[in-house]
Amino acid sequence: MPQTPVATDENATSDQKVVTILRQRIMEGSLKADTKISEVLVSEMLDVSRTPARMALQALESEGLIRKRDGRGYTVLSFNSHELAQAYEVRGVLEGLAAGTLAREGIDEALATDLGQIIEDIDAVLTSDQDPAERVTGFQSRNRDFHQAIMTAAENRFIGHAYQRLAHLPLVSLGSVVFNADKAEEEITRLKFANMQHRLILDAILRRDAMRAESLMREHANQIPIYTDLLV
Amino acid sequence: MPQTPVATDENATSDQKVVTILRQRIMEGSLKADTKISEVLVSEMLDVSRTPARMALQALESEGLIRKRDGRGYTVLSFNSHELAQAYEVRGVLEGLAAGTLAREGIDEALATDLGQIIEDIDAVLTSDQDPAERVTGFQSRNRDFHQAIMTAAENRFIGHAYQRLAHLPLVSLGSVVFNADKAEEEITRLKFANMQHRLILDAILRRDAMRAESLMREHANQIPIYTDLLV
DNA sequence: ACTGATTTTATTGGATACATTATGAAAGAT
DNA sequence: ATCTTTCATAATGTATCCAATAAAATCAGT
Repeated sequence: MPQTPVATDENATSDQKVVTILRQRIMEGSLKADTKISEVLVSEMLDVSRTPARMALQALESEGLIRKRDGRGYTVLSFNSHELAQAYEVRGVLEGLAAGTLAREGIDEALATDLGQIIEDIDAVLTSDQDPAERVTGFQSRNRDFHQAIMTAAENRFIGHAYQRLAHLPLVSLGSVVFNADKAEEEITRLKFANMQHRLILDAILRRDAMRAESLMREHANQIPIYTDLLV
Repeated sequence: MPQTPVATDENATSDQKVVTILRQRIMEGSLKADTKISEVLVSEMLDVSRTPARMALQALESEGLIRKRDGRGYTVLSFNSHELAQAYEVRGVLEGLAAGTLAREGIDEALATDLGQIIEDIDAVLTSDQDPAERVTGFQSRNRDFHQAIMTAAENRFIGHAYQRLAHLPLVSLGSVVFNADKAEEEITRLKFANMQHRLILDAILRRDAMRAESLMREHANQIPIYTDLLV
């Protein structure tokens, strides 16, 4: 069969495209748990040869999204709510460690103002007169910035590495989380509270209180509800 | 070139053999940091085709031992002592989380006796009249069991996943750690202290004191010197 | 009808040929 | 002498072919 180019986008290698597509399908749930996938299946489905399909499957396995069954292909793994909670716990200790490290070692002025700015932005968005859904989205975006900035600044490749995994989790298992307009205001209040925690965390870091920075961040990371965060 | 079978051992797939060999060479230092390795190089060096070489390189990259440089092959990554310390910190929080979880959720009797037995074994070995080097080796083995048992019992695949990485680190960067006969007794004393910590940790877990179990384990994990542990 | 062996089939493991790309070197022009 | 352009080389990306393997299905014998 002559090579038909993948109709995806961008100029990435074929492996990466396959990984991206499969990961997305797994995460959004169109590839359900326990589904069997084989090299040939993937290669036909996405119109690539077996080689990139194979690379992609290996990559996804090392990401923990699929599992290689002895002689009989791969199967999609599932995550129940208990496991998701576990993931959040791990994420909490990692972010806590990062925040503690920053407090211990101190941060430069640029980062301090950046973080401060993010907090201000979040407050501005949350108290604005936009549609609640938009306010939530605005929060999500800047919240991600906040956490990302701290993780990056800690400059600990092991934290980062471990963290990677937690960024790719199929969340559908929880019953997809739709924005509930009824509870909009309640949700906004929660987000305001979360931003207060941001303030406290930044404060602890600036005061070089590593203990407090760590435990605040850990607590904070465990609270953020699923749909306000990580998902890329 | 006709396929010459790899002269390694066991009945693993070729990928796995290549991964194992390369990982070992990187960890023991015969493949030094910044060394460039390419698919062809690996395939010629280990007498396999490019396909398994390629799979292996991808696997090692996802393990964080090598890095893909844009168009020009892979290079071996290095870890300085600061980064090793970081690795230990991450390991500490992960093991701490595991210990805390066990304390919170309780452990069954079998595990309790197992852990108790390990502690007794270590005490027995350390106070025996064997050669100091042998006593250290004995400690290493059972110590690994102790930590492994706790990590396994926590049944948190995310902890386990993150932990995997930390088990494969090239340690030569520190200047290889040889057993120093002069300081043997001093070292044995340290190990006795470490085992006392094991006792305290187990005790905290049995008393369901999650806080204490966590912080004890975290502290403990940071203390164990490099050559008494992880290395597989 | 049931059990064991054999054949078939689905699927991965591995090798190689071909395509593509990026870097480095060399040559020519200014 | 330096800059630019072109060409060569080395590396990866991709497809496909062949081999090995394990599960499933079929067939034969009791």
